[in-house]
Amino acid sequence: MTLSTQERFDLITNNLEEIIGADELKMMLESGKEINHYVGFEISGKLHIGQAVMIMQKVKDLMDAGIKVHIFLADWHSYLNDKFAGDLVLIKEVADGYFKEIFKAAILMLGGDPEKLNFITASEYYSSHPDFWLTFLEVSKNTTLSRIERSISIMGREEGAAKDFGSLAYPPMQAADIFAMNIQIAQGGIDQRKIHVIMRDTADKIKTNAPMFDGKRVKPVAIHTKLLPSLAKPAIWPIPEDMDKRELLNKGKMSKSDPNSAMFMMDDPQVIRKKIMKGFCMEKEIGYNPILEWMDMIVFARETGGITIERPDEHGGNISFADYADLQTKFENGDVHPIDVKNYLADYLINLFAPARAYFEEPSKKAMLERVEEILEIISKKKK
RNA sequence: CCGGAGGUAGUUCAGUUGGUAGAACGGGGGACUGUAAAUCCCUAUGUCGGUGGUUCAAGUCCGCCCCUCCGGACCA
Repeated sequence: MTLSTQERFDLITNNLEEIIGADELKMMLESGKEINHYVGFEISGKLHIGQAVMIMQKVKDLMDAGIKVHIFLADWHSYLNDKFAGDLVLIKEVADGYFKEIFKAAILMLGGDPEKLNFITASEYYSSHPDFWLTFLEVSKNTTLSRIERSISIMGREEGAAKDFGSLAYPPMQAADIFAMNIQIAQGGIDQRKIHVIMRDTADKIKTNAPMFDGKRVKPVAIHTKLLPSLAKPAIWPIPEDMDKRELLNKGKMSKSDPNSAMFMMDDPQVIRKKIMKGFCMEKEIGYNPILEWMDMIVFARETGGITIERPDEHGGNISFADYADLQTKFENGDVHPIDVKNYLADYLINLFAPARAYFEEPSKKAMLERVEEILEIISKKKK
């Protein structure tokens, strides 16, 4: 089964929030040469649903499109961002074992081949490629402090919050990662946009590890997936007429640090159900409705043939939807109730995650999971 | 390095002349809705930055230390 260039392009770009450099991508696909992709992750104890589904589904699409995919384990970046209380030894331990397995589990549940995932650990890459640091300096030299500062909100910090100088090294590191590893497609959530733009802007100026493809200088392409909104009630409700819904969704993106707004791939089924049930969902309201957004971004993105919600006759019996627009119409009319949708979504996620949970039933993997829980326990005590 | 202002609940802060630590928001639980939200009840918060001292008694007074913010100084 060989795909046409157009089919490959469509696989890579479907369901994206945006692509920067579509022309470069087409050109590279035309060449038929191997294309390297990467997506970076800070090391954490859990994979949240945005990473597990939105990011990894795109990795699976890329895999299907014949792109060489890389998962970049950003251990030093995690240290800069105070993950695991800034304990590099613990970060490294988790990165080397458990964290790789959790990505294999994620790609497996999405129907991909774990063998096709290539892992690169930041610290190891840096020590074997010392010229990375010259690239890092070149990126730094070719951008400005104010752009770095503006790009830094991706680290999940509030603006104005105390930041150390090391955190400023983060964006140029991330840009330099892409050049040093000879990446043609850099993937991230739309929150990574500012850093990727810095990367693209400096791409022409880099001398060491200049981005080359097929003998030519080509700016790496940035692809950005959508962010799942928080299920909590928005800060402002009702929403004023003149407010940009997209801005609001962005503001309400899930935060890993707030356990109530985030859902994790390895959450117990009953926890998943509870989190969905707690979600803000106004009856007949389609203007701002995070539950419906999840249906769109998760369910309809995958179920292109439509879905059927099963429900007892007393609540109207089973009801089918051809696509998301159909769901919106019927929801707005009141043909389908929030609980119907929530039940469906909860079941859907529980089933979707089931293979990943099963993957960790295997004794050696279970031991890793328990060890990570132990580490997280140590960290929370350490913080106190 | 000097000066100023700070450090109290998850967050923003209040805390009288020293006398058992508070509010709001957020969190948790319940009522009401076929969900959630809104509304109404109920509820838990904590090494008061650390340490030594004065005192019957210290968040509060004193000494030392740590950290944050602002300004100044230094700039061969």
